[in-house]
Amino acid sequence: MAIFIGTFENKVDKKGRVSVPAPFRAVLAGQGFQGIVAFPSHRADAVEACSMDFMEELTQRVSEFDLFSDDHDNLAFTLFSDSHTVPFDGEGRVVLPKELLEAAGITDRAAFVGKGRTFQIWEPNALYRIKAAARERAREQRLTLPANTKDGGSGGGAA
Amino acid sequence: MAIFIGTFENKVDKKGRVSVPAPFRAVLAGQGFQGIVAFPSHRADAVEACSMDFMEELTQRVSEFDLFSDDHDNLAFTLFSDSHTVPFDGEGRVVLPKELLEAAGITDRAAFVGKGRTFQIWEPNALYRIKAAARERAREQRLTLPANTKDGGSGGGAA
DNA sequence: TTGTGGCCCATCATTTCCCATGATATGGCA
DNA sequence: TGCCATATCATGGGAAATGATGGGCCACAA
Repeated sequence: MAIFIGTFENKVDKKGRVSVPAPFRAVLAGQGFQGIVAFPSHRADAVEACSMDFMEELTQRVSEFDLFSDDHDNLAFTLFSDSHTVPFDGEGRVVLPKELLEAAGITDRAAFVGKGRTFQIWEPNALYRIKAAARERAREQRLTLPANTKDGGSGGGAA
Repeated sequence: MAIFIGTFENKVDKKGRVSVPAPFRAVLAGQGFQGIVAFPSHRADAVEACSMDFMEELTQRVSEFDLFSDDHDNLAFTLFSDSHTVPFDGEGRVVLPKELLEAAGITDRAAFVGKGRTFQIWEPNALYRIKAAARERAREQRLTLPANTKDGGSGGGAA
């Protein structure tokens, strides 16, 4: 499974185009729709994005909520009504809808952040602010790699 | 399962390339992505690294959290946003991102330290300092291996 | 016509690929 | 047991390819 990893900052040109980082394009390559699915994040001032394939998986998952339940309704609403399919141009750039840009406060630069199976697009300064906060949290909570606990229990530590 | 064992010091050339020690490459051989995943250590001045396969395993584990939950968000952020996929060149070298080099204080030499399923990359002097400190601690605390060190299960596996 | 968006091409910096070299370790052979 | 041949590995540098970015042209719609 190819996953989105890393942070990349690119320029938004005056036509509103941004290059999707090549490593991300590599993840998206080979799927049917050549582009991304973008929708507003309801927890952060950022744009959420994923592959069309992943979106279809989500559809599956959403259907596990009771139909017509509040949860289902909210999720479905967020996922589908505010989502945009955004195609690549010949150079692997996208033009993000202005609602999304505005919601995220993005103007002339955009930071792409891998989150595994999805990624986010941030206004760079906003990203670096919350990144610092996340690092802090991680340090405090020892939120390191989820313990594989085995960790060479052999005691090999003694080089 | 092949694991990373041993310490190796290599040169960083003026293009920023470093040979990944051959024994480590051997561990990484045979997996899909020919390269490593590198990210800053938040507990030491070093670069952490692992295989892409290992990273995907972690993704799996992370996905056990509800998508879009706070926990998922934090974990994904910590794991993926500061990570870099670093491919091998034809000779098994990597170019480490300069953020990581700077965070670890690495300039022209890099020390690779096996830690089982992951490994670290240090500025050599920093490594030797903490190694010495660890030895010291071990001596003081008489922190020896459990009595059956004769074969200890792990035995002489090393090369 | 005029504005908007899409497609194509040009450019430039960076990175990756490929080949060469020296050193070291490994195995073979006398 | 000592020496030589060979393979492996770390390292260096030049050339080619990739990626990000900018601008221009064309088509379609208002």
